[in-house]
Amino acid sequence: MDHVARIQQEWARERPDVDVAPAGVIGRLHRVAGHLTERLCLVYRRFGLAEGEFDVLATLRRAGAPYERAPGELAAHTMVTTGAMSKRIDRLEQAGLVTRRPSESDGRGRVVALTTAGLELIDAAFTEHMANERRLLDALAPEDAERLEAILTTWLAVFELPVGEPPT
Amino acid sequence: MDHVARIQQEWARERPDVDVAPAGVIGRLHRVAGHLTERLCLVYRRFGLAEGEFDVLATLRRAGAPYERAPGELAAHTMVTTGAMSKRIDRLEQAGLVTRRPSESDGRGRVVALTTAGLELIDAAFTEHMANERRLLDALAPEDAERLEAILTTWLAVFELPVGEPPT
DNA sequence: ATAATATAGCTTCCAAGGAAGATATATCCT
DNA sequence: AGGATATATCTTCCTTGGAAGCTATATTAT
Repeated sequence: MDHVARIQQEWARERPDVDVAPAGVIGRLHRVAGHLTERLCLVYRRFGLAEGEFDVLATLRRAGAPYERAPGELAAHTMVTTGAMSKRIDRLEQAGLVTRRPSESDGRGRVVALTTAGLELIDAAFTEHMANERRLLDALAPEDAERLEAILTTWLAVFELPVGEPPT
Repeated sequence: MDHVARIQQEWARERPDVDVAPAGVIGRLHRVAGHLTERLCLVYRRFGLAEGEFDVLATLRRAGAPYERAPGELAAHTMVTTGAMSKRIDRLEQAGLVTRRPSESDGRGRVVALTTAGLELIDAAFTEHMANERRLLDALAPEDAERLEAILTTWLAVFELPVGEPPT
């Protein structure tokens, strides 16, 4: 019996009037997510990065040469506010991993770009990161992993629009 | 195509040497978890609580009368440090929802207990919270929800010992 | 053309939690 | 019994991100 099952048991005793079955999914999902985050952060830290900083570098890297994005784009891609993104960029700029310059196409805007050092670092870090994710996922049987991906894809679609659709 | 699939596509173009399949699960799991947290926090806020504070009150409630626990126990149950727990208890004590007194059985320890107001609040909040979780989970077909729970249970066991087992 | 409204990105204030450290007590070893 | 070590809880310092606010620019409405 795991921790979540114990919790459900206790609620059944204390509040038998309440349906606590959903906690079996949502509680475990949050706990797994927390553990995964801990494990992922171990690799980030080996490259001197926090989770948020890794996200920024990775987003710039997968944008392809010249590895540039506007701060607002970066914020939208990584689910944080523009304020938090500004601070992440500050930190990465300070570390010499990105540069920031005014945008040519929008007088209000900025362009954030990977430096050579930033590109080298994220390439190495990403390789390790994905190996880490592979190890974590391999704790599941392949058919479980497949089914999990399918179910999560369905559930995620409840919260997010497909990419490329206009908002309704 | 969802955001995670787009990300995988971009990595396939930029780093075809790296296996990015695990991101299909881990990326989506984190995004779903983030969305669930947002939705859950809406209900907490209706009762004037933050996520951490709700967790503490709920843990005390399900302990059963007299709704008491030591701070260290609370910290272990809710996956935060004792420092963070101390501050949560501070906030709840300030709000008149819990009391803190020296422990009778350990001179170093404290006992945290629900007040009458705390008990009333968490009973109401928990009912709404579980209805919220039920609504969120009902976005999935029942057989998907069942399979998801089974898979998450398997995966969680990789990270956590069963309850009641001594550490090896 | 001009005014009203919206937006991009940064700054400041605030909140929450981690890490390190401090004090008092409990437990273990000799 | 006394000293060494471990533990419970709180406090302080630091980090990160959200919310609110600000300035400059862009877009929309008249």
